[in-house]
Amino acid sequence: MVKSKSKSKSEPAQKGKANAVAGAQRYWLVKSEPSVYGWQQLLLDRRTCWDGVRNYQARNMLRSDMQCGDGVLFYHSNAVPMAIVGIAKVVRAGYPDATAFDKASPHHDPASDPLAPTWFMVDIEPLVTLSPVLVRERLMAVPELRDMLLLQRGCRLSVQPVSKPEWLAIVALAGVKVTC
DNA sequence: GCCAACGTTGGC
DNA sequence: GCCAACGTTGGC
Repeated sequence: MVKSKSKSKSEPAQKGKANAVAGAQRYWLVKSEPSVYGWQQLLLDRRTCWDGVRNYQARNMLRSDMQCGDGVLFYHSNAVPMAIVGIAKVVRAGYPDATAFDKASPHHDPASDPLAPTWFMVDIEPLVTLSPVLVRERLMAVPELRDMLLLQRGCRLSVQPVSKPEWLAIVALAGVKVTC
């Protein structure tokens, strides 16, 4: 993955996806390979645009569903350890991913029309660094997280919804107070 | 490094 | 529109 970030290109999967009724979805998880863009980098940057996602399902969430103030779990994939390492929040809702129009970008997509952009991103800011981090193995042992998307075999979505019970369980495990 | 699970591509 | 081949993700 890239700064998140998935690289694949494809065709529209769904449209008119049920947009969040107010307050319906407040929590998300993003995956990133720390060698590409890790939590430490986010701390240094203080804020980043979550660009480079090239998967339609993830795009739909970035474009329409993620709202300012929503909570975001930050997960390190393809890493040692694989873990949720921090909590961030959305500080800017979906807007076009300019890297798609940039020929020099590894995420350039000539098929994306600036007048009708295909790819979107949000901005996030770090809120809390988890210490210790919540390693995957531990998460898998938590009954409340049995159905969490992240922990399902073969789940490759780099942006995922997180249910409120899952969010609460994770925040409790982490022993942090977050207001999202 | 392996490979299962996906998503995408392209021939038909 | 089917589906086999291919490429990628990402846990193990």
